[in-house]
Amino acid sequence: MNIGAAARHSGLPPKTIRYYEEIGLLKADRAQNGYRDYSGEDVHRLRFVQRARGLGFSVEECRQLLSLYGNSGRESSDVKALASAKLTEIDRKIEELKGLRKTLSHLVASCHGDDRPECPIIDGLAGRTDA
Amino acid sequence: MNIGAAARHSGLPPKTIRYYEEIGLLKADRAQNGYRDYSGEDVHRLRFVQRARGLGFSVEECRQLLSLYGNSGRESSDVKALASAKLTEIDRKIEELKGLRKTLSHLVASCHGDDRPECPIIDGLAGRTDA
DNA sequence: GTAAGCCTTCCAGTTACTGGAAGCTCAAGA
DNA sequence: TCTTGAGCTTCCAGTAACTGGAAGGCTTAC
Repeated sequence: MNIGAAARHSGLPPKTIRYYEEIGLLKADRAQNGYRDYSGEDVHRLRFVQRARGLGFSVEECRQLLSLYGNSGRESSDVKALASAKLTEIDRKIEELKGLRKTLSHLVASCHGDDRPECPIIDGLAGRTDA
Repeated sequence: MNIGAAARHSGLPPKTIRYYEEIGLLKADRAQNGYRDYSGEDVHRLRFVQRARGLGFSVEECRQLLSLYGNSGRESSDVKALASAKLTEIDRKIEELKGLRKTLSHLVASCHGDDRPECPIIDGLAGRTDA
């Protein structure tokens, strides 16, 4: 299977697949004409990475997950630890965004948003507490 | 005021302040010895950017906000529009993370996490629906 | 005078791609 | 058979927003 087909089956752009190969994440065989040649198992791994990336795992984490994926002697606790850490990280990000949201929505709500130059948002960003 | 002092007053590292100058966001006067020289107003602008970045505005958005900040003839609706768009974006990110969280926590919860190789997390990433 | 601590510039690296150019290969149609 | 277009190759450069480090100048205190 050429890279275009592998891209369609995995949901990753060809550029990204080549990039993953360049950084040593996933290598493909080569056909006689020099084209990359993907097996069904290769495509499985590509989809695997595509899903893991979509769930917020970094490329380096995908590298770890891939080695666990292909390792039938793995312990599920290894994978669970990785995933749990990621979950904690996601929770932290959500809380952080909620904090931003709160501050920003206060500022937006207190701004009348008309043609007058007075603007509580600007004042808030400038650190003026009388906003 | 030298860059180190400006850094302490604004909460931005010197490296970042130099970077902002390099990209034309904030320029400083120079003392006779070639050192950057920051006025109180410069420091206000640095803090302004520091706060806006902390609220999730991109550097380019900070550039816009800065020009509105210094523009006494601005309309508060301009600023409100920028901030509202950012708020929407933050909401979208929160929802996206919640979705990730849900999927990942399902996977984590269904994984026994012991020394056996069976792992619903790996299976889930691999697209096996019997996980 | 010399050492520490600041400042300067410049170059390179980070993350995870993405875009584009130059050129080769392959399949189909006139 | 020739050509055209799609798809493939590599390589170089750029993105966002810094960050680290090297090499060297300035300042201040002892």
